[in-house]
Amino acid sequence: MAYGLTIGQVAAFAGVTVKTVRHYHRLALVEEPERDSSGYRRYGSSDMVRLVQVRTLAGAGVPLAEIGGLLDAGPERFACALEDVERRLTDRIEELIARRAVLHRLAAGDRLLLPERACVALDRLAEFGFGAAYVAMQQEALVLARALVPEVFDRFLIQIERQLGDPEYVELLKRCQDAESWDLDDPRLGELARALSAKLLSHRELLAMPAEFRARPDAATRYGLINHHREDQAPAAARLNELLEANLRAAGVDIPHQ
Amino acid sequence: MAYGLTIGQVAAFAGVTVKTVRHYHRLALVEEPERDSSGYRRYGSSDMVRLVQVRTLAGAGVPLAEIGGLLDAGPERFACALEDVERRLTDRIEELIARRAVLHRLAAGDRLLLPERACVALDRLAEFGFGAAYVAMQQEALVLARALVPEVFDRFLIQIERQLGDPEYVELLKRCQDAESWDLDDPRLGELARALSAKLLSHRELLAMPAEFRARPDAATRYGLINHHREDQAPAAARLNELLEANLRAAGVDIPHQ
DNA sequence: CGTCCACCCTGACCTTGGGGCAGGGTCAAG
DNA sequence: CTTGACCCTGCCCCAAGGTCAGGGTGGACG
Repeated sequence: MAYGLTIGQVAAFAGVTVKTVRHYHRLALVEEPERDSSGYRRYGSSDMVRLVQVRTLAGAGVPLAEIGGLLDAGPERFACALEDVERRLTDRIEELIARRAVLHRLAAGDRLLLPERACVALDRLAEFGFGAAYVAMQQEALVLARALVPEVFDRFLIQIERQLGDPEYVELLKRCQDAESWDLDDPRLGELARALSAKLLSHRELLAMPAEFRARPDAATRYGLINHHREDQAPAAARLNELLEANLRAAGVDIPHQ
Repeated sequence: MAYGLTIGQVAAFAGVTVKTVRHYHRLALVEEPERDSSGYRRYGSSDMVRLVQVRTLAGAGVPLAEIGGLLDAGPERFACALEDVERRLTDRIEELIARRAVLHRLAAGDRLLLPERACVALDRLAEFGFGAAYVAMQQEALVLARALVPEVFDRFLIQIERQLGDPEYVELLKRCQDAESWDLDDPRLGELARALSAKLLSHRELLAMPAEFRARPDAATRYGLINHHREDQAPAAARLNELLEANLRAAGVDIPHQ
């Protein structure tokens, strides 16, 4: 029986695990004590003191990499460094609080990551009799729009609300939904495209595209992503959109290519 | 030039790094898209939607391991899980705030991890003319005491304050400090031990050891650690302590062994 | 005397959310 | 033809330890 505490004892006294003590040894935060005849580490009170100091700082959130320098430095640098650590901790707390706020908004009103107003618009779509798949697609388009051009998202919503407030436009939208199942060479596609472009051209407020959108780098790519979302799953809708864009371009409207 | 966005583009649009997108692929949070003829990943709008959803949740602090299940579950489980995440986040924030408070106390009054009152006592020691090494040793002993028997630390301090308030006892302490440099067989050691024990026995309030201390598991070990701290560096002090303990035990005081 | 259990040893791999680097292929422009 | 900006895979790295494997020790019990 040798003198000194075993690693399990110092660990228990300091309130850490054995593994943690060994970890501190590897990081040279606490010096390795002498070993007894069977190779066990035997700790004295000085080691305990050091271990308690390290654990106190670590428990307060000081990164282990800094603790060594901190404890071996003078009191003035010690205080200074502590202040620094405290500042960083405050930043982190504020960041977490911001995160929690985001989460809270998500949990409260947002349906799969959209703000309240967008959800209302989507609900109105459903009330108008649009199918779940169609509504889901529009929802995804909104998610895309919000991510790709956040600064015009609000105006985007206003436009959608205007469109939903126009019964004639809603009727046309319903035909668009039906069109998804039509053949690619169905003559109704051309008719519908014509009707849509006529409506849009005579009610330009339904069509306006903000300058900010155009000012963005990759505006065309962003536009394409939002506007041609899911077209791969509905070739007729793609065709319809293509015809519509051609009509609008022919009338002088500037629509990004691709 | 193939259709679809490259990984760099989706990453930029979603506000993450390329590396992060690939990381999400490896965790199966976002499906791997088709590759083009040169093996590049080509992303469509659906991938963008998914990526944005993942990033939004990840940015809010939801662990990546949970995001997959969350997005693929129904809205009710989604909301429920979000609440759970929010709760955990709140816990974490409170923990960090507590840490910051500890840090703040450390930075404010504590000299190398001791509360204000202990620092005052140590300062008084220095004012009484004790050497820096001696004061440092007492300080470490206090750190040890606080770690090993926190619930009696306050009474420990009271006792020290009492001792410092007794000029006769302070004089004896000073001789103890001097004694560190004496020879092991110096007859003054025995005299000093006798004087100390006489003083303590006639002023029991300087000596009392709380019942809580004794009630602790490993009380003897804890006592030894605190009381024999640094004795390895001052053999004469060890000898002095040994003599003192013998005197006290002979007078019926119960002192833990080892 | 043997056996059991708790403790100790080292070393290697796992976690989170990616970052960085090596080594090599591809694309578009000058 | 070269250059620079992308892309590919695969490997190792961070903090702060946790966990597991495989083996040695110490003290208590029968």
